[in-house]
This record gives sequence, structure tokens and C-alpha cells, in this order.
Amino acid sequence: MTSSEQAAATSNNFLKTIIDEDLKSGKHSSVVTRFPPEPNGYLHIGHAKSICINFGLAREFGGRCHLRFDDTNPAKEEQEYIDSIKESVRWLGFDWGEHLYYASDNFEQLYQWAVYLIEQGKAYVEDLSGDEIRAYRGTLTEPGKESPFRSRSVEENLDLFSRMRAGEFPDGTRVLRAKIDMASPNMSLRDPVLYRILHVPHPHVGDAWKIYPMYDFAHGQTDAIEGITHSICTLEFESHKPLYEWFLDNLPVPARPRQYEFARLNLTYTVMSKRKLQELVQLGTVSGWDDPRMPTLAGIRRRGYPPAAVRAFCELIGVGRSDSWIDVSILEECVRADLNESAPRAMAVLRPIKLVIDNYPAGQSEEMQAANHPQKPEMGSRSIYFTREIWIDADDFMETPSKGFHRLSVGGEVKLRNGYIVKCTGAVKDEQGNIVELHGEYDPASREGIHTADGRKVKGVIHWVSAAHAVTAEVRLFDRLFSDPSPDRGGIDYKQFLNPGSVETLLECKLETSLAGADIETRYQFERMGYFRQDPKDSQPGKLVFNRIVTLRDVWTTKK
RNA sequence: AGGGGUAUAGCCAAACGGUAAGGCAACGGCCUCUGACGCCGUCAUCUCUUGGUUCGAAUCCAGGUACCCCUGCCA
Repeated sequence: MTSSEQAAATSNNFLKTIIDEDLKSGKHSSVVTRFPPEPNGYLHIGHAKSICINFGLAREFGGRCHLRFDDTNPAKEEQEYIDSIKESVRWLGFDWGEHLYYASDNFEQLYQWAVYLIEQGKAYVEDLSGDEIRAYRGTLTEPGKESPFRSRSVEENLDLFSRMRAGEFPDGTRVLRAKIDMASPNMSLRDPVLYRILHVPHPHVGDAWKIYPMYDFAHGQTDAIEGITHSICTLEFESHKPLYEWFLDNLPVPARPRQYEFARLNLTYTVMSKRKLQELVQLGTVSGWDDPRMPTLAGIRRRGYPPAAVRAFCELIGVGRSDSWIDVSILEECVRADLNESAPRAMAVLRPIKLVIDNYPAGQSEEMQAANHPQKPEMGSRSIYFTREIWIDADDFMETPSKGFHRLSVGGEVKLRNGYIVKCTGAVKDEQGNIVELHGEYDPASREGIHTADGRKVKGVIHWVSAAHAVTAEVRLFDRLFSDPSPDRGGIDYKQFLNPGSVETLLECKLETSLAGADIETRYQFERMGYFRQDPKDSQPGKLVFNRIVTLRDVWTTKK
């Protein structure tokens, strides 16, 4: 555990304080939370925060966390989303055990409770149209007025509601409403809609229902049925809390859950709304929901972010109630911290230029051992090969070096990582003056260390790959999807901030031979270049494709 | 006749009337066969603001200010 994780792990937040007190006072004997997505899209990094909070709290306090699909609006929901949500939660490292639930499994109970409310004179069937309901609702500063249908008899309401269920009426013709207070300053208490007619099949319960409960009528009661003790949601549900409690107060529910709200995650340089993400997919701006540049869990998974790094990130950013913007670089830093520990090192040349070692015999090949991790000998080593012709990165050569550049230049020398010190003796150019090949000489006595035969220390160490042994691969370098820190700030079309250089595809990269048989899941550090993993969709044994997960920190190029 | 929230460093964030944790970033320096990693050090006389209570206030009280959420038959 790094010091940052330690600090974060011990750091307090208001939810832990509440649970701690509830447990100590005996209000609850154990904690039960739930992660309740609607299966209407793919999960993103913002959901990861909620997943980590809910499952994390349950884990920390020895309770349990349910996975519950809040599937009350079949018009938007699909089995595909149910499957992908389960997969993403598992990928993140959480397990709901036996506790997989669907709000729709409670539809009959919810219906009975609606009937109960009607019998109590606390709900009525509304015949007003949607537009009329809106007009009657009033505004933020003016009270609403009561519907003429508000005073229908219990008998008529019961009859109409059962006929709604039976499918007698077309969509949109009637709704069931709670009779609360049309003058409440809280809009959600102005006779909220409980049920609407929807002749739409449901992904989980099929075509059993023609009416479906609204979120507000389902959520709290479902929490109560499942025995949820702490129902944790985001801040925008705060104004629904009085309604959440109104249902619990007016219905014979088996338990009394409490709702608590936290601030949702905002990340810089990306967009998080489902609508915008969907638009990027539809427009073809990205290759799909799992494009490695997307903030979706499917995307960062494909990109290669380790789930443990995402968990560490969620722990690090904390839980509060103030609107906050987290810089993506913090997420990236968590990814680096994780990968630095676990990723085996390898050498790969991304923008190859040939270096011919003139004093090395043609046809000779020397096998060398390279450590897989500089600080972890237990991770072993692999063979690399030194030959007369090698590839080095074009970025590691400057004909006339700028101040502070300590890589290769004509007349200069560098250490070839895990190999020899080599001195550049010249650059070959084509007619246009482009450098096409470098020549150099090696020092046979310089295998160990970075000191020359005469005791000088070379400043630069660069990576390289034997030309005779290299395997060619495609490498995709990703950058932020947007060039602005908050592309979805109001007023301006977020698409105008799209970063045209968010992906760069390099087709002729030269990798060391050990990478030819690389495991598809293994994440590597290509030394000095960053962390990489094979693209799980596009990489094949004969045609390798690597994704750059994240760069290394680089003070040299950021300073320039 | 509006209501409900939130303000602590560049970004997060702790503190629960006892004298401003921690992380990220930044800036110095050390180490290094990755300009990586690691290590050492610096970084709020002060908590949006104005008053008040108190021996003592980021914490309590009163008044301002800024931002967020709420007028779906979405969740």
C-alpha cells in the first residue's frame, strides 16, 4: 500500500461517520447498501465512484451491498445493458453474491401499495393531459392548482386504476398521482405521478405489465423490501427525499431505509452525460462505447486501466457534498502507481530510425538478459539480442542537440539500455536532407554501468531493439478526448472542444522479440515510453496492436 | 410564495469549541543503466464575507455574497 492509499484508507467521510454512529447506537446491527443503476446505457467512471462507495462501505463495515436494476422505464432499457453493467461491476472487483435484484420483481407489491394509497384517499387517477398537468403544477415561485380529477371517489379510482393495469387505455391518457400538496414549495410534492401507462415490453418481466411505476414510487419501497439501511445516491435526488419519506410514512413497508446524498464525480477533459457519450458513438467520433478514449468502464478497461487503480482513485478523491472537479491527471497518476509496481518492463521503438554499429561484426548476435523490473528481481528477466543494426527512436536523436538534451547526437554517446555504450559517428541523409540512417561505434567494455573505458559517465540512456529480431506492431497513442478542461460547461457545444489528436496510430513500431508471444492481458511498461497493453479486440498473434494506457511522467518534455 | 444544498491552498479533502491532517500539482535537492521509480525539503498566521457570542471559533449565532439542484407521464 502506498502512502497515498494509506492516507485515503484512513480518511473519514460523512457517510462513514453516519454509519459508524448508527452501528454504535444500535439503530442498525449491520449495514446494507445497494448500487441501483437503470439498465439504459453503459456505466462510466462516475458510476465507479458510486460502486466503490456502496460496495466499499458494505465491505468496510462488514455488511452487504446489493446490485439492483432500477428498471422502471422499459422504454429505455435493454438486456444488453443489464449484461454489461454486471460485467463492469465484476471487473471493478465487486461481488453482489446472491443479492442481485430488479425493481421490477416488486411490481406486484408496488401495485398493491398503490391500491392501498387509493383506498386511503391518498392517490387518484388523473385524466389531465401531460401539458395540462404541467400547467397545473405551477412554477418555482407560484403554487400549483388542484386537478379537477383530484376528488374522484375511491371506487372510481380503484376501477380506473385496475383498468389501466388491464391495458384498456392508450399510452398517455391517464396516470396515477399521489394526493399530497399542490402548493408545496418542493415541486416533487405537488401530486407526483406514481404510474404511467406504457404498452411496452420489459426486458426483465416481459409483457406482464401495461403500467409502470415511476422512480419515486419504486425506489424507497424497494429499498425497504430489500432491507437497505443506507440508500446512497447523488445530490440531484436531494429534493426527492421528502417524497421518498412520504411513501415510507404512508405505506405499510417492512423497514425504514434512509437516503443520503453525495456529490457526483466530475472529471476534467471529458464528458460524462449519457446523451453526449451516445452522441460521440453515433457520430463515429469514437469507435464505440468501449473506445479506449471513452470514460466508460468498458473503455478504460479496454484501454488497460487496472481495476485496482480505479478503486484507488475513488478512495483518493473522497466523498463529499460540494460540487467538485477532479483533474484526470489524478486518475492517470493512480494508474501509473499501480502499473509501476506490477508491469514487466520491455523495450519498444515507436518511431524507428536505424543505427548501424560499424565496429560490430555483421551477422553476429549476442543474447543478453534484461531484468523485467528494476526493483523486483523476483520478476525475473528475459533475453534480448544485440546485433550490428538496431532500431532507436527518432526522438532520441538530434543532429545538433539543444541545450539539456542528453540523448544521441553526432559525435555524442549514450548508453543503450541493457546493452553497450555507443558513440554516434554520422548521419546519412537522402536528397531532401532527411536523416535516414545513423552510424556509430560501440564500446565492448561497457556492458555494465554507464561509465566509459576512460571513466567518464554518459548522461543518456536510451531504449533500442535489434533490427534482425524486432517484431513489427501497430501502436495506438491516446490523448484526451477534449482539449478543454470542462467541455460540457453550459452554453457552448461541447463538440467544438474535441481534440483532433486524441489518437495517433503508429504502424511500424519495432518491439523486442519477447513481446511476440505476449499475453493479451499483460500490461507492460515500454521503458521510457509509458504503459501499454494489447488491444483485446484488434490484436492478433501475427498482427499485434498495442494501446498506450498512460505515459510515464516526463519532466524533460513537459519542461521544454 | 419559492424551496433545498454547498463554500477550507492551483485541484480534491480532514477537522465535530482547544489553536488548520493527508493526497495530487508546483518548487528546490539527492539517487538512478528508464529525464521513470524512490528519497529529503518547501508550500493556508488561516477556513467566501461582515458582524456577534466565547478565555478560545473553520466549527456556535445573525446578516450578506457566489455557485449547484428542483417546474419529465426520465432515473
